[in-house]
Amino acid sequence: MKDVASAAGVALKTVSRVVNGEPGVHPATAERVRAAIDRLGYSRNESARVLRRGRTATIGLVIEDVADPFYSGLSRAVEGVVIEHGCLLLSGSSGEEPGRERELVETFCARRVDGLIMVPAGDDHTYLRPELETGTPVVFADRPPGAGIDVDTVLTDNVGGARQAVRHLMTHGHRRIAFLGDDPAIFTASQRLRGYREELGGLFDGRLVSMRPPAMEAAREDLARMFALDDPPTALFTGNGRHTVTTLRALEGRRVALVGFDDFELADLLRPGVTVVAQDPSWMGRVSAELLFRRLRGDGGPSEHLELPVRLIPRGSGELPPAG
Amino acid sequence: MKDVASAAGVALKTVSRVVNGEPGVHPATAERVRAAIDRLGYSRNESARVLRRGRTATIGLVIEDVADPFYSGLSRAVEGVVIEHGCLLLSGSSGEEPGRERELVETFCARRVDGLIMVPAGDDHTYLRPELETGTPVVFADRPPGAGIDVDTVLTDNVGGARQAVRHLMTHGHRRIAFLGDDPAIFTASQRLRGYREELGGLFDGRLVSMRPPAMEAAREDLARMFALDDPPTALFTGNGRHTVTTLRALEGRRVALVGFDDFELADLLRPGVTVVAQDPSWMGRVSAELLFRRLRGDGGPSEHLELPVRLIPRGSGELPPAG
DNA sequence: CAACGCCTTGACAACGTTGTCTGCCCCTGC
DNA sequence: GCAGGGGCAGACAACGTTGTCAAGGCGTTG
Repeated sequence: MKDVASAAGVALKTVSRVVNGEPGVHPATAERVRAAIDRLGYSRNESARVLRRGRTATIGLVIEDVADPFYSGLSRAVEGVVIEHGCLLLSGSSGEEPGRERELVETFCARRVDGLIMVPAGDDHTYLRPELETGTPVVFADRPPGAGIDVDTVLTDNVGGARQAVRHLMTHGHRRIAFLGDDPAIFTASQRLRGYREELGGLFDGRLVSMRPPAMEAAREDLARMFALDDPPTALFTGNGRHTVTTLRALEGRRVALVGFDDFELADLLRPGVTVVAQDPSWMGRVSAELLFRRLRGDGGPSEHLELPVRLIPRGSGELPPAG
Repeated sequence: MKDVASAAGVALKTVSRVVNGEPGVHPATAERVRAAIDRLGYSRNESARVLRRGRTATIGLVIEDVADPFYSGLSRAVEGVVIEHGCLLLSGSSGEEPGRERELVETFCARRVDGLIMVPAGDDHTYLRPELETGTPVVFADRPPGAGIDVDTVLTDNVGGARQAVRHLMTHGHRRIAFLGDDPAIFTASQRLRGYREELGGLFDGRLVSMRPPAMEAAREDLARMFALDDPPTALFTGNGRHTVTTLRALEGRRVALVGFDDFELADLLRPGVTVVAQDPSWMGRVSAELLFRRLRGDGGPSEHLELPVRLIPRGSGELPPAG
């Protein structure tokens, strides 16, 4: 900018004014400055600007894994809203590790992001306190913050969705419905288990429940164990997209009724089509981001706790009758 | 930092030294400073640091769409390498619009990213000149830069992959092989068309080629037109993951031999399984990012132009014989 | 006992912006 | 002719760091 100023024969401040489109610069002068800018290929140093003004126009996003379609859909939606507001997105994947989550958040805060959207991996977020006190808004998406932290939260109706899935299977005559979900330490997994259990009531049988990270071998073992029971399951409810896929693979073509939590591409192309309880990741992303920007615009109301509804999409697998 | 300094009763610079782990601070003093830091909840202002040191420890990534599994896989890999090097990732989706691509790149440059990895949407990258001259390394991934710009590039062997796909179908007795690909303005699409054409040689028939953005209606129309020919195709070669999926949907269960470019989750679960020519997006991401960091470490050699091999994965659909 | 050198600490400038304040010029109106 | 005001331009400080250099204290050595 200094170079531009001397090239155009004006003061630093005048260049600054032109660059920022501030009024009070003679058109001819402005033109001369612009010419100098083009000639020198000058581009404003955002870091200095940030330092001076205090706002970074950057939003931080912490998710579990960009490569997971649920989170990449969410990312895309957040990115859209962020760009609309003239900001940029810093993003990082926690890989489901609380330590990594915290590192990312702290790095983002050191870079003074204006706001933070996070899908937490851990359950202690007291480390956010100092940041919250300085007024940085934070929105939790998909999973709530740990005890003692009260901020805007956007969740899915996990309990209701699970109940709906189980009810759907029961309507189709099933009484022995297994649940294959993720580690119950993960909020969504435990909520879905709760819905499953609530809806089953007296039909609940712990032997039909498997809760661990999605992996082929685990799914195969657990299914084998369940099918070896005297009273094996006639239907399966899978707790998230990854589990649905590993379970389908482990089934190796065996026809069992199945409803999965989370929609996924190609669910309609499988035979039978896979019935799912669909969340809308982009909706969640959009809602979270808009909530964040509302806070950035100064909305100081009490923290919001939204729960987005799910939609059951019947495609065939969930309507199979119990096998004789 | 000023507050910490006065709280600990030392000079600003001493705090700076402690924060940066520089030698030459008495352990006791360092301890006092650290205590003050904890007490005040201080965290270093990265913007000021960046301004002073000139390095932002930030890498910019421009892709086409985070929500596309190919790019989200690539993103994840890039992120991994970037984090390993203690940097952060700024990312944005161009949505296949050259204008958006340019905006993103310019915004990233204004923020003084240390390096840039991009999947270009447009074909004029002369606007990168000033940035390249200041020494910012740029790596193009998946598609090469436009004329006049010579930088590190990591591509897939598109021509070879297409030839391999077509050869595979020919080996299984097909002579009428259709190609459904993307707009030939997109580099990968035109390369794959080229490979398809080269391998077919005299068997090439323009009526069996459809090149437009993936969309259900388009696919349906084009397939209907091709199948209405006196000499309809007995096999299809689809030009990327999205086209493979829309084509499969448009086929509505009709059994036609098919090989797709790009692997996708669940390709093995469909019946028949979908034979694909698989690229490895994370490999591409990792290679691109490592190339970038090699440059950042000062490697000033001539620009590299890598072409990653593909792998044909037979799963059934590509081995179907021509329908009687 | 003086000279030297190491260890620790601090003062100060600089990074590239922007906000504030001041000053100049010219025009208008009395 | 002069006071007042609006339009334009510039000087200067400040944002929060870090690099450079200098200074003070203390132990070691000749």
